[in-house]
Amino acid sequence: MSKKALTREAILQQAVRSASQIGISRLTIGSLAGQSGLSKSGLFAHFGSKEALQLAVVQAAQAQFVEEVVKPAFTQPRGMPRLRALFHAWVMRLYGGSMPGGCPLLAAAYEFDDQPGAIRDALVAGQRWQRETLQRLLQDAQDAGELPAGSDVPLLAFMLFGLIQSAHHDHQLLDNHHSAQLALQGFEQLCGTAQAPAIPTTPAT
Amino acid sequence: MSKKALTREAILQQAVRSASQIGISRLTIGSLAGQSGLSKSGLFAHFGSKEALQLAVVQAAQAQFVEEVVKPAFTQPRGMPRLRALFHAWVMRLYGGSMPGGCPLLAAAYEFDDQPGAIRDALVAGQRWQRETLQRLLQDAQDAGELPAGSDVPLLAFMLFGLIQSAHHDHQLLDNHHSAQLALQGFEQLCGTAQAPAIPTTPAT
DNA sequence: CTCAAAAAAGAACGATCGTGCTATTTTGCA
DNA sequence: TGCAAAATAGCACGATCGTTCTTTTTTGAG
Repeated sequence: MSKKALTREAILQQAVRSASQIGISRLTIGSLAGQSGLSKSGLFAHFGSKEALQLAVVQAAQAQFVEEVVKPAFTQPRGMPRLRALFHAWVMRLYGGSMPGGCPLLAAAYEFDDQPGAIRDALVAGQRWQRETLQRLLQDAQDAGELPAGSDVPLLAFMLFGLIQSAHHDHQLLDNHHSAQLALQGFEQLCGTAQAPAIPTTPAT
Repeated sequence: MSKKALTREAILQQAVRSASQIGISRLTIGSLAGQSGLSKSGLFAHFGSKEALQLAVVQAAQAQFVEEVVKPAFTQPRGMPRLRALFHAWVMRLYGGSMPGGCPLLAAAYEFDDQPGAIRDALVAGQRWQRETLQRLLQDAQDAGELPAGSDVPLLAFMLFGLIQSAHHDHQLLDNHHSAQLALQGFEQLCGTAQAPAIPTTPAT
């Protein structure tokens, strides 16, 4: 890889970490240059504008999501194993050290939902692809007869994504250490073996 | 009410609308002054600092949530009617014209989750209170035997809040016009009359 | 109506940011 | 090793923002 590409990768890796903490729209070229050991104009030359830099950060974060969540899931057998692997990796990514300030893509969805432009377009495309991937794995599980009878796949994908967001919210804002467990419990209630809705874990009186 | 308080209320009402679109951290005193028909320094004198202004915006948005969502629900009978009224108003608020850019409190949760200070503290307190309110209404419904047997109230509150966030995300970013319907469907599946998990709406083959 | 107090306006400051231009250093091939 | 090209640094400009200080306008009680 050329020197330029290597430097660009290093910049973006640091930028994604910073975006996780302060948000993509609050990235500044100056502080990013300092963290990367470059001068302002040296870093600027890699992207040409701040918006291009922000767009590159979005794409880098999306690529990282695919590497850390989607690809590992596809090493599992089709059906519930693959679906469960995707959901587990998706939830657990919120607790690893790689994103100290939370998922920059979820945050960016709130930052840019009212700001038309290339960044919003990239976010929309990425979120649509995420949802379609989730629905595809759900459909595979349903075709294999591994989901509760009569499950509504789009609704289920909608609810599972809600669990992700709730886990993120409770972890990042409320410091709730049980949020991952709640999300995984919710997944099992919606998709798992508990066909009947929530059998009490303690014997009835 | 004194002139000062009246002007302050008008400023905050406009500020909440702006925060809905651009976020609380991107509010600027200058543009807010223009929208309120005041000068920069005239507006500034009402708050004393930008952080105090942002804190006042958070409190105004929280008060608005109580007025529009919580209080109307408490006019309904305890149990499922009250719970359903709360959830419906909560979802539908995302689609009314009062918050053109989405819920500023949900967005603020992402903006300030890594920024310690009075604003984050106020957001945390407000979200904890929201969750406790939701859990209290769920508990009432469970005590009345109106929830599916063995329902886990904290988990249910966690999942219902996820439905709110998913609806917000799909509406604001993906322009999904069915997102409210999905959230309400999800509510009925989790809390509603469908005790068995999702009876198919179309007759089985 | 008067006039002191409250409210708002106006102007200016230092700081920060994105960006453009030029000089300097570093790279990698001949 | 020499040298053109690529990569980076240095510097400055204009714009924007929060904040302070002073002046002007507006309010409302006596």
